[in-house]
Amino acid sequence: MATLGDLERSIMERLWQSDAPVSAAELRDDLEHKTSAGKDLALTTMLTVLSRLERKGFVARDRKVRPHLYFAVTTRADHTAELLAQVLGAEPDREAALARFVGQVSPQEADTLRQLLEKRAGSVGASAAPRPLPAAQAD
Amino acid sequence: MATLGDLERSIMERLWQSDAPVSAAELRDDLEHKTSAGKDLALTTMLTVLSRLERKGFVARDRKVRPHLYFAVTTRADHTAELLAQVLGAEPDREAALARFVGQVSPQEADTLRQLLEKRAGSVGASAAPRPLPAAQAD
DNA sequence: GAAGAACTTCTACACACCGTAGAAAATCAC
DNA sequence: GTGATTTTCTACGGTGTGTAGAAGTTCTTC
Repeated sequence: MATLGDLERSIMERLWQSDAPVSAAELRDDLEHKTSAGKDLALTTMLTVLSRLERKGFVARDRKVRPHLYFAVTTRADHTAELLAQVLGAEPDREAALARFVGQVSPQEADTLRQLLEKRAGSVGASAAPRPLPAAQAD
Repeated sequence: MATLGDLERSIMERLWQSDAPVSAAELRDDLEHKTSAGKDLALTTMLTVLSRLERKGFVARDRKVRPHLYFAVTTRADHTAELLAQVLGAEPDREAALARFVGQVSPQEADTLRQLLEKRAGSVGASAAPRPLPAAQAD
């Protein structure tokens, strides 16, 4: 997956925040982003970056309306999940990496993960589980 | 954390594979990396990239020996874990992202995660766990 | 349907990062 | 000290990103 520059990221951040499509002008007004000289960004700057984001597959736009309206193609959570999968996919020893990862997340996150994994169910079981779970309420 | 270019990544890959420090020449010979013209890379190319990796904090070197010997500062698994934490750290709604993530990993990985979380123990418990674990052998 | 306004695309530039390596400097062996 | 080995310095081309003006397109309104 392509990476994002600072301005690109700001824009995505804003687009992810609301699912209502927004125009380039609206976007520029919402963003804090100023040019190094402290001025607001030019509209064409927005449009250029939005085009690039479109080319990269991060945003799409409604071309039927006149000021084109832009929106994020995926949700932010999906994007993050993709990134996580990508990082993990490049790792030969996933178990080791996951072990380090699990060892460094907060207790709250650990709990969240436990619950999510439980909900997910579908345990393979065979892969050296310490013991076969007392009574997995698969439901 | 700084990102890695292709050559930089190849070098890190090699350094992560063995914990014995290696010289730039050794590195060049081990790597498949050829220049676009099919030739081996120049030694100075290796040295330049290794210096950049050093500046970025990815590698260190033993300067006491004459061909300097280079080695990775962290393990690969740690690096990946850091990346995972970084990606997750930038996400406002971690639970949602983790949910998507958990929903897309393989069953094997899900099992791995379950086991790791079990080993980790230290459940916070209060946060709406369906039930308080039968008899967590925390040992 | 022509003219002007609103909007988008095209083109461009500066800067940073990365692959690439020669020139110059430092260090070591003898 | 001189030559060989090794490292650092400097540099260049390609690419990605922030930035925006110029040029083109489309819409509205008379």
